[in-house]
Amino acid sequence: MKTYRIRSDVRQTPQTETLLAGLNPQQAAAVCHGTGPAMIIAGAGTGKTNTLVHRVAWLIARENRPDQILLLTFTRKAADQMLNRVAQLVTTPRPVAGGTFHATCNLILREFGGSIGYPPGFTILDQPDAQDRIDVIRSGLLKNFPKTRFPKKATLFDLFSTHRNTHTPLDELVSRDYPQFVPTLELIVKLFQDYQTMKRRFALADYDDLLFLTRDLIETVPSVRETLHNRYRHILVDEYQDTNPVQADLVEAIAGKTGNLMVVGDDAQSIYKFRGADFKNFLEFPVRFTQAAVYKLEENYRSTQSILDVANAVMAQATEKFDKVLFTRKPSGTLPAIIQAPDDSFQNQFIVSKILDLRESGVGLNQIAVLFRNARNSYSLELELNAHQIPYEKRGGNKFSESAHIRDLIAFLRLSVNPKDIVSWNRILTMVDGIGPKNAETILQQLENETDPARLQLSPRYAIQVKSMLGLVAGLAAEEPLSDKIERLTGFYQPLFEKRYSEDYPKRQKDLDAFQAIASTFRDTQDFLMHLALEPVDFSQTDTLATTPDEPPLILSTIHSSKGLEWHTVILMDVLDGVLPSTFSLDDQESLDEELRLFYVAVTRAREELYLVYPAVQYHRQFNDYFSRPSRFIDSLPANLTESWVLETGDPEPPKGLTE
DNA sequence: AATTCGTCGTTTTTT
DNA sequence: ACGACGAATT
Ligand SMILES: Nc1ncnc2c1ncn2[C@@H]1O[C@H](COP(=O)(O)OP(=O)(O)OP(=O)(O)O)[C@@H](O)[C@H]1O
Repeated sequence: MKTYRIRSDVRQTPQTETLLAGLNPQQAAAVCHGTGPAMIIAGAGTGKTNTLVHRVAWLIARENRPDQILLLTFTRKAADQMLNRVAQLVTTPRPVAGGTFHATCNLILREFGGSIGYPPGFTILDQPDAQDRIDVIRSGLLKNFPKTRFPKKATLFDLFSTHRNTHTPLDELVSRDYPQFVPTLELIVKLFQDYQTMKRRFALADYDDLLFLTRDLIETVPSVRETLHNRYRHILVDEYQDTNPVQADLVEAIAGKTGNLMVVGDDAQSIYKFRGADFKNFLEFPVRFTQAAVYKLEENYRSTQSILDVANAVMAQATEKFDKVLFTRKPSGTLPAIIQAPDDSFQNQFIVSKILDLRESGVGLNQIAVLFRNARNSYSLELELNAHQIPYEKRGGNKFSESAHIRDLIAFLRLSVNPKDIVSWNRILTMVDGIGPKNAETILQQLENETDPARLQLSPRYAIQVKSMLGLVAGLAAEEPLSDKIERLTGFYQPLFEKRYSEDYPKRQKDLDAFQAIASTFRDTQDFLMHLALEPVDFSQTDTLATTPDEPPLILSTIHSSKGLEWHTVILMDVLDGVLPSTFSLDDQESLDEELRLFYVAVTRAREELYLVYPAVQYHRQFNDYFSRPSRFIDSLPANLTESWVLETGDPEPPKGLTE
């Protein structure tokens, strides 16, 4: 008797059939793609992520091991969503590999970084860390050139990052974006080199390094490339239009020119130009991977036709045309509304009022999102929401783990892991009264050779405090549960904290508790610190953590962070010229197009209802000017696609005599 | 001489 | 409301 095994590319398990049942023919074709590179290009809401997720399930049904499938995307929110949707569709014994590019590179680098001189315990610098290190070098260099006008640490950081991500030489960047600093170009270049050297010497990696080091590692060490290539038999990338050159190199380095690489994207949703992403890279995927199969999806399953009509009209304004028209078989729905409120306060009142209406009519708060261009646009709305006790989660903007008081705590923990961390020493020592940068340096110099705190030469003004601080740091290094450490740390920190933030420490107090709550989910200090660096916690997530609200919260989000997600109702606020499009984009067409794509992303997040709101006037301190024109993007929408709402109020007219 | 205090200009978006 | 830099202050 002879056994004949049916070829795996012929056999259809019942599982596979049910998998494909819910998909349209184009989606199913992409899901069943054979081997080699493939590209799915399609508009918003056409089920790109859905297809990708089904592809994963299909691969698993065809006996690929889940940990041999690597799923990548750029933003954390999109990565979470993608992995969750996989988990909902298939239960796997092991998780599918993947997440953000940065998180994945972090793991690869810890495993193989040794071959390029990075030990497994290297430290990740988040943005403020990186800037602080740059600042240390900056002060050192500037000592020799006092009174020179020189870029600030944040500017330098941006320059360096843009330089690396866009492959633009520093001199070109400086003369284009900061011509006033051309005379100091030499120093800037020197600073950059010193910064790069310093990171390598102390085993530090900033966000960009995670990507660049990993790419270099894979490209230069054949055995690593081989291992990863065999480990990840299938690589799938979502939101590929947001991929910048390093990321593209990286996936190619692992998959190879003919590997099983499936990329999914929408050129019309490319919104990360500022960090080197270019939708043209996506469109040219078939040029780079000549064997790539190209799949297109056309039917939108998310939004009503009325919303899509607006989305199509938005993209029609683009100067570089995107050849795509969205359609759906969903009912046309209600017309998207454009609301002019007299001022900020009325805008907030309208939004809160609308949210309460929706909630009463049965739409859950978590099915509603308020979106905006800049994270700070929502500050006053947040006050209004608090006043009405509407729970919300804010995404984007200031990070919890980047606020000053949390960084204070982090500095202590850092030192318990790495007592040589000069930047953290500086931070904690200067918290003591009477110690500034100079005294801190003197103390640090003594600490280099003297391990016994009792023998340190300290001014009596602060000797006691410094000694107890040293005692605390030493104690934190001991074997002890992390939560006990945090307890002692916050106990020590409390008086310093009240002094340092004397005006507003009560407001910050709850963050200290939240810090403890987050820490309690970790066992190891190093793990905890790594997590904080890699996944900076959004501020309001900590509220939900501390108080478990009875109701899933409303979402407030920057448009950037809303990518890939969807809600029943989307309220887009501050749709003003100068906000969206941003003032900084007004003089060049490419930037304006990018702002238009942002607007398109915002609009296409909505399933049923869409509201575009703006105040008639809004003061902007930074420009010392009033914005009073609705966004040019809504101005040029055909009138029949939207409905204009007038707010009923018995209140006085908005202030007169303001600039147009 | 070092620290702190006050004022001026500045400010997108993410990892 | 925030950071950097210059002036008063201990
Ligand atoms: N074949 C289908 N039948 C019914 N609903 C579908 C189908 N494909 C996708 N959907 C639904 O359409 C919505 C959008 O899908 P998905 O998020 O995958 O789109 P997307 O193209 O990735 O969107 P974006 O461009 O915004 O990232 C989801 O609610 C999804 O469940």
